[in-house]
Amino acid sequence: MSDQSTVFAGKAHDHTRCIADALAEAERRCAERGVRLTAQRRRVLEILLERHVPVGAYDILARLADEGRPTAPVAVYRALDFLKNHGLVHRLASLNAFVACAHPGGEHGAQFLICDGCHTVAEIDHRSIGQAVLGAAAEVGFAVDRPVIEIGGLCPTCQAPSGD
Amino acid sequence: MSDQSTVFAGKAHDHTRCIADALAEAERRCAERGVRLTAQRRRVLEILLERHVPVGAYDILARLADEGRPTAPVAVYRALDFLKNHGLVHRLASLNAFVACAHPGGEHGAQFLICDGCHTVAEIDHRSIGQAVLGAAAEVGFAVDRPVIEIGGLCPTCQAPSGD
DNA sequence: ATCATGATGATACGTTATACCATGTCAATC
DNA sequence: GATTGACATGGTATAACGTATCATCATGAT
Repeated sequence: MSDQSTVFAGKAHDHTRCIADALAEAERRCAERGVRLTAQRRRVLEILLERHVPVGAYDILARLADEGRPTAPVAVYRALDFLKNHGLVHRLASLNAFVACAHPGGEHGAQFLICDGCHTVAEIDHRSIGQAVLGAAAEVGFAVDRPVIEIGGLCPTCQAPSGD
Repeated sequence: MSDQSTVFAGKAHDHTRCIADALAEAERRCAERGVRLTAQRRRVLEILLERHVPVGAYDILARLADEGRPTAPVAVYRALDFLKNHGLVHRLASLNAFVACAHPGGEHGAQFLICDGCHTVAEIDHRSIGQAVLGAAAEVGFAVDRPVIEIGGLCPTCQAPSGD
């Protein structure tokens, strides 16, 4: 299994590297699939990669405007759709917001741990959760297609009493 | 465990009874808590109880208007908030819609199987899913507070080939 | 150079949800 | 029975999120 134990160990992870790797992987996937990671799409992905925190479409919009690239909502949603279709970002239904994919390898299941304190999101792919869902569905003859698993709570840092 | 194997066995369940029981339970809970299940709140709950299908706030709004009770959005949201706070309805984040709670007993975990064909929603509370989520969270020191588990797919009926 | 395809621009609109302040209802008390 | 306080509702406006439609532009293949 991957380094899931470090998802919330913010200090331990080289985020500059994390971003560079993700962009390189995005380039690679797009090339492989014969689709174009245009400047606009790339910029949206970069904004999402800055932090492991979900960002709303209209926040992205505001960022682009600040950067002197006024953009219509529809353009942002188009970029997000593209990135989502190619497995580069995820939409969090419970927040109406988007996060860059943490491990854009092949298709993977994904569950999200969302900290209500610092808003950091950890993307995991935990076998036991996927299996439990499939098992429960199988019991009632339900064919799973689109699992949405988003767990709100507190990350280790935000659980620490503030003034201790 | 309860009759979870029948959640999708639409024919097998006496829905008139299902509604009556749910309303009685709602009355009971409100009395117990000293809060009021007013006509408006009750009507919203009844609309949600009609079918095991999620209904958008604005659909409820339209229903109320059709019935000659023109209502502002805010009133519907207030009723839904009340019902949600007292465990009588659930909000499905992935659909921006609401369903009546299928077993409004004490506090319970809940996972939803949402059929993309007929839109029927089965609410289950499957121990293995809850435990898998808690286990995965514990591995990274995450304190679960607000699990959102909404599984899209096809119910047994909608999996059957149509013209076979 | 032309052309087909896909990307972007621009305007408008639809849907979902909340902020704000005023008014109404009900039950307990005086 | 009038007063009061808590809760419920009404009404307007607006915020936040998302899509439809049609025109124009860029890119790569012929």
